[in-house]
Amino acid sequence: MLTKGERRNQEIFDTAAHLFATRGYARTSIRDLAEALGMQKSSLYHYFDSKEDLLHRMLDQFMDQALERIESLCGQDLPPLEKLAEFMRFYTHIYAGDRDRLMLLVNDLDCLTPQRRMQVVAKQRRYVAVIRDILAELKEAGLLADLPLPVLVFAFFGMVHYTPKWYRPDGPVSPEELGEVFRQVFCHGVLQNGASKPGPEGA
Amino acid sequence: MLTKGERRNQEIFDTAAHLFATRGYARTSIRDLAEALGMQKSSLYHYFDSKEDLLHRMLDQFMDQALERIESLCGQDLPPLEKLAEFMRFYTHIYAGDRDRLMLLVNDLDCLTPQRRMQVVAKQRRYVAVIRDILAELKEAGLLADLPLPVLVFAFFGMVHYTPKWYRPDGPVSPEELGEVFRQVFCHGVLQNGASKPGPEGA
DNA sequence: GTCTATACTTTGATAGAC
DNA sequence: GTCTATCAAAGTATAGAC
Repeated sequence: MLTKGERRNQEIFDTAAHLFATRGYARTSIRDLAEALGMQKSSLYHYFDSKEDLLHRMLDQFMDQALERIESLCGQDLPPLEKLAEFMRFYTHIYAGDRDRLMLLVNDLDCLTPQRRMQVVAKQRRYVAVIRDILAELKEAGLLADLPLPVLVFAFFGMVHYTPKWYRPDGPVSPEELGEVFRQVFCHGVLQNGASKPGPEGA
Repeated sequence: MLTKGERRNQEIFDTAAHLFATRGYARTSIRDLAEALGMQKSSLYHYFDSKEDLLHRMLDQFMDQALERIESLCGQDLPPLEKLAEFMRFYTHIYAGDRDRLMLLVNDLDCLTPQRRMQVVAKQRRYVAVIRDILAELKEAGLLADLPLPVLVFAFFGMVHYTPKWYRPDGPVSPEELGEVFRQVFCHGVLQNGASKPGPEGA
């Protein structure tokens, strides 16, 4: 249960995320945000120290939430092939459902000062490491096609991180379906012929 | 052969593209650009009408160049499978070699007014149509996996358009290699098992 | 926690001489 | 084609009353 103050705080952050994602962080002024919330711009400084501090808090919180879910999922002791599939479905699902904040992460990370940016990047690296490790494990087992590993990692992130530019969760493809399509394309794409298997259906 | 004036013009546009790509269009001022070029900001307005006009000219010219190459390539009468492979290698190669302008296209298209933006988007749609038609042709022939076509199109664009965030042409992977990896991942990923074939090597 | 009022900086753009 | 000088607008942020 959130207190009244926490709800207001959340409302401000959500509105800011939406505005920043829609019009871009740099082109959205504090005045724009205040207007959207129906309050004075000076009042906003009660909730954050500066515009950049606001952006930083949003991104940092976003990374924490995503990381918690991803790392808990990957702590499970699954065969690497299933782990890969789970990671991709899960990752896509998280991000497809959080369009505003993914947009911020992809577009406006560079608006942070080096120190604040590094703090976020350090957390990003943790889930880059997750998928890199999974792929390395598959390579070890001879299941992976002979392709440069970093390129494969970024091919996947490219697919997912580009989604906010075109994808709408309320369109014909649900976030779950999207994750499944990405899984299928990527798994078939990077695994040795025959190593990828269909989903839980069949026999 | 370029005249002296044309060279100066090109120098200004190239410098602007690099600055905008590196620091973002919105956060790069006309003053920044003037300083980078060693001239006064007012002098720049001899070469364009406004900052937005500058951005628009860069993007529009970029699209024209890319389109010319892509459409000429796809006018050739090739089997759809080879056309797909050629498109992907070619598209990746063009964009991997033109990092600054791809970055602008992906990040800053929304900084244009609706009219100017639509002019660029209309050209974008032409090569979206190219790959959509190729995939539709493959589906018709029963070579494509049963997956939603628009998602496949954007999966590919996602891979390529994300490259400026991480890829360096002078790193261990050449633009040609990158195109080849993307081709392989995507073809294996979206084609029915066995439909994708290796490159020109082999018996 | 929200307001009014304001300080200070940077921005895009123009006028007009050379 | 480049310069000096300048403007009006918009930006972030702060001070201090309630």
